[in-house]
Amino acid sequence: MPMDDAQHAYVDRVATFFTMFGSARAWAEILGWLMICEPAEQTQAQIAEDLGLSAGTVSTQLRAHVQLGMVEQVRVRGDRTQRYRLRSGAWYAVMASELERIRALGDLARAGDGVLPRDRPERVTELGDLADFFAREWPPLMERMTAELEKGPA
Amino acid sequence: MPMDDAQHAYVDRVATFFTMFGSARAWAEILGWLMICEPAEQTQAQIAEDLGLSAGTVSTQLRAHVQLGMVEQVRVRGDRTQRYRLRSGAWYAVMASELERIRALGDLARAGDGVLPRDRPERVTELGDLADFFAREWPPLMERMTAELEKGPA
DNA sequence: CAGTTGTTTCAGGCAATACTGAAAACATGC
DNA sequence: GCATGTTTTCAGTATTGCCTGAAACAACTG
Repeated sequence: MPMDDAQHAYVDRVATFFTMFGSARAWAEILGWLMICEPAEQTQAQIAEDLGLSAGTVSTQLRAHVQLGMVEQVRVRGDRTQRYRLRSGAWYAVMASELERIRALGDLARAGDGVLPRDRPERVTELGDLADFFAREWPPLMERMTAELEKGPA
Repeated sequence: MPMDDAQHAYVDRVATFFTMFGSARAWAEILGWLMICEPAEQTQAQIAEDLGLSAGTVSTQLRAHVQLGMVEQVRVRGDRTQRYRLRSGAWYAVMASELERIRALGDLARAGDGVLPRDRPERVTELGDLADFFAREWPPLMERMTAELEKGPA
């Protein structure tokens, strides 16, 4: 189903938002379209057609979405074409994965132990304290999140 | 004070980390150096010299840091040269400012009300629920953070 | 097994951005 | 105010990364 004007406007809004944070335009447009397209499952060819992107771009950016865990592929028996759709709980999964980045920040801070400045060492240690705090707080926060929104992740 | 090998290695580690998320190399190097340089206050000329960057690059990227609230300038009376240093509580401030981005995500979800798909509308509504949840949880979390790490923000 | 359709890969063009170097603008102390 | 050193601005250059289009590859159908 091709896009109507309102849908096009929304895809553009989503794309503008995410490109602001450094995402590729095509990546963001695909995300926006997969949020509102009907049906939720789409083939690469449909996406390319609807968004006016080349097949290669769709293949590449869609793979990026799959690897990030936002999108999953659906096999339909007796049909050769792969379908792609936004994963249920995709947004929650992104938040849950933040814990990894928090840990990476903690590692970064600890790596600074050998070069701790005499003058205002908190420039480095504050980062470590921050990472520790979030590493502790994040898991219970995620539990509350899934409990409260209880749509079940995957 | 010029960098020794260990310091150079750390600046490089910090720079590698942040460029991975799309930051400019110079921006990230300046951040890393301001975390460990001695003394904490540095002039633009010193930073350019120590990192091997041009004066123009330092001016531009340093301004970006100031606008983001990570770096502040210090006036020293009787000295014409401006000094720059990492703000106390800079890392906490970054986390506190996340609330704005959460709200922006909520707006993005609500903007999708007009194009809500019949098939699996939760693709859009989940994002709104998520944003609402974090908008509620974030302020008390920030309070706990500042209380627990109590170095005082600014 | 050949034909058809869908997907991936990759070289090349293109646009966006970072960085440099130099000149203009600015601020401060004398 | 003038001189001096600092900071900003900006045109030009280099680099990066996105996107395309075509060709190779894979999978199903008749």
